[in-house]
Amino acid sequence: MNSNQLKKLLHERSLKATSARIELLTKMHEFGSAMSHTVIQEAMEPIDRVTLYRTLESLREKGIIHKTFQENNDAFYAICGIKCDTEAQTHEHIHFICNLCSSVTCVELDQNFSNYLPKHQIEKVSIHISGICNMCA
Amino acid sequence: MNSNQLKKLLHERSLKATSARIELLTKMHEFGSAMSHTVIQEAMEPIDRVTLYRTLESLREKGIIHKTFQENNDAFYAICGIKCDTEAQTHEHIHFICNLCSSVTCVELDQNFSNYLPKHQIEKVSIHISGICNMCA
DNA sequence: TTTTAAATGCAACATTGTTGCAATAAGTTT
DNA sequence: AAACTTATTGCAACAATGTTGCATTTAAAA
Repeated sequence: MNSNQLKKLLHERSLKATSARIELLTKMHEFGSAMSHTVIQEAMEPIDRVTLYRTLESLREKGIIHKTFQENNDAFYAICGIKCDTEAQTHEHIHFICNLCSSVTCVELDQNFSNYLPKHQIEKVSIHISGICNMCA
Repeated sequence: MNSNQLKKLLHERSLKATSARIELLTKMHEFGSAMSHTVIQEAMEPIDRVTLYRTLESLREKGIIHKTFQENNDAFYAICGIKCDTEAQTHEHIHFICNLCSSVTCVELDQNFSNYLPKHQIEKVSIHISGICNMCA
């Protein structure tokens, strides 16, 4: 995804195409899988800590990225797939973490868990699978 | 598990049976499912923050409790050997965390994810769902 | 180019987690 | 039961992580 496509995407979600957002999304695209907050901060040009928190939050609010999971007090973020919508992140994601190469694969899951949890209001689902990925196997 | 049984368990793992450890394990037993650090702190008699961190860590090191997952910057702990033991389980189960009362519900899941991840070797599956539980709804 | 509203950077603060050390308590020995 | 030994506790101080208010700057609309 090039800079113009990113600008268009941000525009569609009524976010200004600021350099911090463009850079963050570009870096995440290049990286190819979920990145931790720490890794993101190190990968970015020097940026104010607060701005980074707010950048991540604004993109998350608009469904462009999502918080996948937290490991060792470090939150992981990934770019949402096509199915992600702006409304609420009620769609289900599988995050597969390879124990060998540490890559994170994000798979959309077409599965409803409400029958397992009668009368519960489901707001967020996260499925965290670890093992060995197809490349490493 | 009564106080004497807990003392014996701690002894076996070469840990002193201090009041903090006895109280923590008793509270976790009573609670019946995974508790977050915050909930533990609130449930305990006033205890120094540092002591609680170190109590949790010592019990975890010796395999008496384990850290199950992290949600909203809050780590959840469960007593090993009960149903929430993620290490030993053979089939997948769901952890439902209520955003209102912080209770954790464990539900067994009869579902295979391998078709979503072709050629991946699945070693560990954890499913975390958050929302509002049947009691709070 | 001017306008205007969102986004940024800074400072200050709040919360969460860690380390060193003296005081205390658990468990052992006499 | 008292003295001993060592793990554990509590405190203070620190480090890291996350949040808020506000003046300044920037994106993009007029």
